[in-house]
Amino acid sequence: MGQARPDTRLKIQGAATVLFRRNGYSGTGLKRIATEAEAPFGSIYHFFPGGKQQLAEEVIRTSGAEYGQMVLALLDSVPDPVESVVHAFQAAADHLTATDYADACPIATVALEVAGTDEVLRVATAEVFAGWVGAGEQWFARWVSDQDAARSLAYSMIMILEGAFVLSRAARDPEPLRVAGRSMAELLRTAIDRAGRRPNR
Amino acid sequence: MGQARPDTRLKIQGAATVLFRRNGYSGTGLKRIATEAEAPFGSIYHFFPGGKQQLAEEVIRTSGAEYGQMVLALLDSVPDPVESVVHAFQAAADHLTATDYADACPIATVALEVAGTDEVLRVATAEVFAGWVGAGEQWFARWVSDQDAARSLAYSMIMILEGAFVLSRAARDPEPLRVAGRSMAELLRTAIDRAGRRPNR
DNA sequence: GTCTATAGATTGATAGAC
DNA sequence: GTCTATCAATCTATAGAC
Repeated sequence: MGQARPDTRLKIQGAATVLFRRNGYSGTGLKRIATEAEAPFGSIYHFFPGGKQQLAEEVIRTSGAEYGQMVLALLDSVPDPVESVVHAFQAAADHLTATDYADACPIATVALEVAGTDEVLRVATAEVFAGWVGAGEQWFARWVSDQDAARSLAYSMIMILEGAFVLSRAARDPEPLRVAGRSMAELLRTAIDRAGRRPNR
Repeated sequence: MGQARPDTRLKIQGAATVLFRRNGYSGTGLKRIATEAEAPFGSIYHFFPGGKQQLAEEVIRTSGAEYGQMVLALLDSVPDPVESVVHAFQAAADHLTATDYADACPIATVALEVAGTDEVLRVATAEVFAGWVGAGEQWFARWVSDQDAARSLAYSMIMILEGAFVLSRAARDPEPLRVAGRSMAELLRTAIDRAGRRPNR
């Protein structure tokens, strides 16, 4: 009676998002996804006729977009940009330790796995990253007038964050993420200083 | 006659190194490794009684150490440290494109895959990264007297390199690696400047 | 030590009853 | 739309002939 209508399709996508993020693409079986989603196995192919690939593509695009928005919202929650960067990396570190080093980037593991083996999924990950770079570029452009510099900062923040996730998860230690935050703050400070001294590079 | 004695064990380890690097741990089957190594399947368990895990652990430690030494040699091939960093990232970009975006970091994909699922392999990747950080710290300490600053630079270089590999492989574009090189050079320049102005932080 | 055959579990995917 | 049964392939791992 009035059960919350959990929506099988969403439950499957949600379980797949968690499992792909934590165990990767090859490391996650459809059977496990169905079990974790408390959904019948056949429902996967009912809602995702393209099978594992289609499910993964939707997971990549959806969770990628959500994660990008989450990070942007985090950056906007602190007024000073340099402090904001440090705060965002600290928040990532806190979340990582709070989830026992499970929840880092939602798509990085899959991105590395499929880069050379599945063209559809590779393009999906590339487009997610491109979206992040574009959004980050706009954010940094608020503090750095030179568009090229803003774009480089966006690239660098995403890259050092991804690398920090790799090292922090491997070592089960949040320290790499904190170091990454300080380095990124340093880069931003330098860019802002330079813009002040000689506008437009 | 006098055939080069290719050493079955080495052939297996070599094939596994290539396949783990390109397709990941879960994505690489032992059958495929045996085929690629032109070795009988049973030889894998003869030389690696611990099975896939033991083989992977040896691959992680060996290829990790080799890669670290290779990068250090690359850094030492250019006298000026800032130029050297840019040069090293450019070399990584060249190698990546030359191998059709297959050969990036030898252990990053596996590191992310096993971080939450295989404690033995997680520790192996963590120790490889720790070795890189230590070696990098010593290298940067030649130009930056503050040991903490040298350590942060080593961390940052490894992290931004790893992140750049993720983005470059996903986009099939060497540009992220070049941006990463410039950012890392910028960080080093700043650290050297600061050390000059106020020694020991 | 080399190599084959195969066990036993699990994979992605499909068919078809309900 | 839901769910079960099953297929063919592949996985890791082992047994045992040579």
